[in-house]
Amino acid sequence: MLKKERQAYILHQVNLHNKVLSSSLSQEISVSEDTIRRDLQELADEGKIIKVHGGALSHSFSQVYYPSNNVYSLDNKKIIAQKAASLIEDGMFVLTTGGTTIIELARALPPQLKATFISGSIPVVLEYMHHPSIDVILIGDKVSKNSKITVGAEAIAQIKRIRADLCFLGINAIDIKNGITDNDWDVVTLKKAMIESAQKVVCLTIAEKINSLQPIHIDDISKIHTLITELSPDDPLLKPYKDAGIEVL
Amino acid sequence: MLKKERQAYILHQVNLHNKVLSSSLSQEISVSEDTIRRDLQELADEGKIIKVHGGALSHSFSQVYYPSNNVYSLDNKKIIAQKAASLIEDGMFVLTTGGTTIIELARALPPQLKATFISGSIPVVLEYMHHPSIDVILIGDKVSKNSKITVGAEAIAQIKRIRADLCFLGINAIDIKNGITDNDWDVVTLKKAMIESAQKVVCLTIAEKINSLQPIHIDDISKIHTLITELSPDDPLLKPYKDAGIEVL
DNA sequence: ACATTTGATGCGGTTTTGTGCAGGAATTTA
DNA sequence: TAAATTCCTGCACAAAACCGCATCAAATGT
Repeated sequence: MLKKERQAYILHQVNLHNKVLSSSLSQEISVSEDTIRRDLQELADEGKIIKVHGGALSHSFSQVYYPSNNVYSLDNKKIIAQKAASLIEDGMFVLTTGGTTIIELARALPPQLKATFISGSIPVVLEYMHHPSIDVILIGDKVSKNSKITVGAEAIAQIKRIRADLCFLGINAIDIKNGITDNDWDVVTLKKAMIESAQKVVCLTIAEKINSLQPIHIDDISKIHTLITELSPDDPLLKPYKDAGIEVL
Repeated sequence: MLKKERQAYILHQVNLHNKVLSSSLSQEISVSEDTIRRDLQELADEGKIIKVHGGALSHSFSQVYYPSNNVYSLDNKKIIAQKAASLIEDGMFVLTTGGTTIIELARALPPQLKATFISGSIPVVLEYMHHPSIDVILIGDKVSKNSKITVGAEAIAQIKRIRADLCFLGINAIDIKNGITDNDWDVVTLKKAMIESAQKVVCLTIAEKINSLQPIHIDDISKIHTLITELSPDDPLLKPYKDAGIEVL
């Protein structure tokens, strides 16, 4: 069998089944695994397939891009994400909501981190999947089209079964008197459940949302352990929260 | 034998078999391999064949096996998706797997359709979310990074709680004797559960995967109610499946 | 008619390519 | 952490390609 012929066969198999194993290909074509691996390498160099440990994957399958343009206050969110990422340690279970801030957090995770992330937000989970070593648990239920998260009793029940070490909430409004508030009933219910299921609650928000108010109450600030903004912890805007016993980063 | 004559013969052989070897040609025509090689070189320079180490290939060969678009057999999948979409009626509960064929199905859904779709595949759910009027239920559990679907006992349990009207399976291999087979244990388990939870099981596949085999058994042919390919239902390739009592579209 | 040119072919030696194998590094899995 | 795969690197060997050259035959020119 000619080399080109063989490579064509391999490419065909990859496109057909989305995945091939070096070992089975080597048996099918009756050549050594070394040869198969060299073929896969060449095809990968040409961009026709994606080579992975043990075989290869079709390119069309893992080809989803997530442009990060158009995100409001992106740079500030990157700062927040950095601070938040530093709280996560190997082996932790981390609950997260959705939102662009949390997506930035997902991108800021150090590559060697080994932890388990739980979320009901589809864009966030997509971002987690790019990470090489973390485990991802997706909360299932009815999908809310505008917020792109799963909501409902089943989602709540799944969250309640979890005892997470950390909970990162991307929040929409916070003030000393009313605590954290939001404008979507389903989202509020979910966030409440997450707060209950985590040992430590970390709120992420850009400074703009500090001391603002939304219609629906989620929880008092007494439930919050840590507050992260893009500001320095010494910023006077944050002093009241410090005084209320919240760790400010 | 004249040079022109020889080259005509070679060209004929290439077009006939899609492949020739310098060594065998040299024997057939009783000339040295050098001469054959020079002939191949000339034909290749004229663009009539593709010269490779050891012989030559016909041009149609590389056309067949190196499709330019990213999603393999995209047009065929659109045809399949159209046929599948016609089975869905308002108010139905529809279970679906993942895969590019199912994504095409999601895109082919008529805009005014009001039904509920259930899936554990993240790319598929993303596609469903673009639809204006359908409800989407996401199966939650641990996310498998390469297949981009949720897998595990919790996912199975969620599927078991559902009584769906229809189940669309994008399948990787099917044959009369072994039924439907696949190459990923978690995926197999999920598909099994989906088959059990649906009143009607519809398999979607491009014709190329008909009569092929993968390592892990999902279920027998008898569990399938409908088989959809891009071919006409009268195609002889599909006759055995019709004879086995499967509706073929 | 004879010499010269031109093109095609085969041959020997060298270079390149393709393949398998061994051993150690790296990665995955239990 | 240990065991098992898989990967990578260098090496060896065979097959194929390449290069230059000699030969031969047909075509061409004088």
